[in-house]
Amino acid sequence: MSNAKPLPVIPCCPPLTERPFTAEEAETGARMFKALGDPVRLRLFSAVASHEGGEACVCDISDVGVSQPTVSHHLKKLKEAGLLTSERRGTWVYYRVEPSVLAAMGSLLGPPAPR
Amino acid sequence: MSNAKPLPVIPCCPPLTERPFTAEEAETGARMFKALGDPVRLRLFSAVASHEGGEACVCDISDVGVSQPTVSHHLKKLKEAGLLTSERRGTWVYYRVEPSVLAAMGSLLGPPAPR
DNA sequence: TGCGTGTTTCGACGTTCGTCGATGGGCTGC
DNA sequence: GCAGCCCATCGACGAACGTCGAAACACGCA
Repeated sequence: MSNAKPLPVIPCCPPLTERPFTAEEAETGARMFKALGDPVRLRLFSAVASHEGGEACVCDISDVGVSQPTVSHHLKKLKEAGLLTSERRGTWVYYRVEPSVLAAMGSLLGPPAPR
Repeated sequence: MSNAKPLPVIPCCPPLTERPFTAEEAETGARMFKALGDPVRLRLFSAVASHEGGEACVCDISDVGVSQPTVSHHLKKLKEAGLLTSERRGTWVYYRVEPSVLAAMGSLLGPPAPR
């Protein structure tokens, strides 16, 4: 896995309720939503996101009811979508949530985050 | 089909970063994400959400580069996912964003920070 | 009543997706 | 070096998806 595909993903779109999305914005935004649009991937992402420090070893989250090749396949999809990053540390591979992702999706849905 | 499917959709899940999703929560949540995981649907949803009063006639938003049957098909999918509701007013059919949806997805992504 | 317009449904096609078993590559420890 | 574990890739299969044209339905108006 020397280098996967970085994918320019996340500097995404305006809030959904601001303006109708252009074709380009929709293409980019839909990639993120589609990545989370599978139950297994959503569970994996949630497992990583809720794990200590926002990162988790594959062995800790692979109990989602599908075979391990399938888990690896979905993690790859999440990585390609720019939602996760992976890092090998010795024997194990750790997946980590890209922090900007949640912020981007949050601002996409809600108001400009008055906060 | 006379009766659409109401679908129990939106009283969805805890924040993604709180706890690993259960299979059931993931199934429910993924339905929403999957519905927005298509560029055409995302554009349609954004068009409705950003329209005056949160509702729009089909004729106002059907300019997304696909045929009208396809537009109707995607709107039906969004309705089945519980993201939109439809109402016929005379000749035209108006689609409206289910308000709880954005709140649910916002709380799903962001911190508890309700508002 | 009948026509025209707006919207949905139907049937079909090619493509993409999710899943698996088998295999390969990397690292640790004996 | 060799055995063993963890993870990724490969190849294949069935199912679901997105798209279209044609046809059907719903409504308003003359």
